[in-house]
Amino acid sequence: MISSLRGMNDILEEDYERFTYFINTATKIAQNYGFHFIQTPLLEETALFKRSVGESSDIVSKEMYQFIDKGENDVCLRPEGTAGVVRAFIQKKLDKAGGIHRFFYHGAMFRYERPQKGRLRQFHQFGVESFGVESVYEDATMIMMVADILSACGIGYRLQLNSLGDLNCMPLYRENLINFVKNIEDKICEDCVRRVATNPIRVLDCKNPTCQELYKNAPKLINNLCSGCKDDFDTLKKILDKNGISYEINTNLVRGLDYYSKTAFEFVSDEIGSQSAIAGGGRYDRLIEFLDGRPTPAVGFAMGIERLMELIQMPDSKREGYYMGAMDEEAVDLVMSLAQKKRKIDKTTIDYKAKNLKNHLKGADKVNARFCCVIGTNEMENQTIWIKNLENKTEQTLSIEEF
RNA sequence: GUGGGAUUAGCUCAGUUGGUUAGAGCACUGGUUUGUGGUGCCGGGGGUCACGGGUUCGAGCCCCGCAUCCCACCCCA
Repeated sequence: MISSLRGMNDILEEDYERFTYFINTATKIAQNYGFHFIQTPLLEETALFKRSVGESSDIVSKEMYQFIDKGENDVCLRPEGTAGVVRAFIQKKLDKAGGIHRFFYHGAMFRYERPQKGRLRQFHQFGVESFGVESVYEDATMIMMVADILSACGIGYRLQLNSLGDLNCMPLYRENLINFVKNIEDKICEDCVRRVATNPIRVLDCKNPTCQELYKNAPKLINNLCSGCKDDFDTLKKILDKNGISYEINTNLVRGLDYYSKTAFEFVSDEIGSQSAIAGGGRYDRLIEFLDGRPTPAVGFAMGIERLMELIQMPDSKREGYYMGAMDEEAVDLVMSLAQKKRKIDKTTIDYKAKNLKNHLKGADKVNARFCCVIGTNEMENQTIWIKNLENKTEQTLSIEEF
């Protein structure tokens, strides 16, 4: 038997219902916020992710599905969604057009990781990107949109907030932190030594208690923001307060992708194990120019759909459509053609086998139909059809023309 | 990539110190003396015990390997 590749799941039946329900709910909300759908390819030039996500990041350095295609192009399956959207934005010259452009997307992403709960090799994200808005109000809007989507799906969460600073304050802070850590390099864990070289700010959320103790006196970015970043961060907090969004400041919150600056946020759930981040995002004002576009402020987020799946509260399914069956072998053809007509206007399922009424009612109940429609010998004689509404239990007999 | 746990019917799981023909509930399916469901009663089908080796007179059970899932780390949505 051939089975699916490791970390790659089929989505069907109940899972598909939940998946679709989430996409539909999130789509509606994104549209209410004035965002438009964008679809970009699953396959992109590898250089796109090296330059955006960052070569030092784990995603690019060891998790990409990368290969040389038949035209000898270095390509890879997208490991995240933002880079492709930004590439499309620049390629369509929307950066030069100016103005505000707001997009949402959803689709499969690929990372060659070791799978566990809430972490797959092919997984799905719903994401949003906004281009051309410098105001921190847009950052707040992003956060409120995530909150809306999660609430609409009945999902509980905690919101964590941080500011990563910008070109004025981040590099300076980074140097300070590196110096601080270098001084105690012989005492910190192996992972942290590696982090200093790759993504120094990551050392701050090391889980090793010894390291945590040592970092207590480390400089904090939140206290070293330049005035512009500090003002924006204060404004953001004020907006969230006014709109009843509660949050916690997590000075150790770092986005794993290189392109983020200023606002960084993460929505976490305490109910799905260690892969607890269900949505994450922030501002990335520098990314468009990294990818050769005209400098354009941008902010966005992404949600991991598989991680949300088991948290989604689905509304009770309602009875819908028709179930049709024959109680007499000779009525089957008539049922078939009536059902074909009904299908033009509503969901209709047929049982091809002649059965007694009780079995048809059972069948109708099983497919959750609203109406059970049956033709037996009596109905054949009178050219009628018997219909029972399974919700309010009322019954009627209609002529075949009326049906 | 590192460490640990698990794997028996479609699903959730029992399975005694290694000993006849591997069980249950749910699901599926048929019937219920013949026109009223979701909730009665009776029956039926369904397992290479993940896979490959080994030990043994004999393995679902013990040993080795391997795959997948789960947990923690790493990383991230």
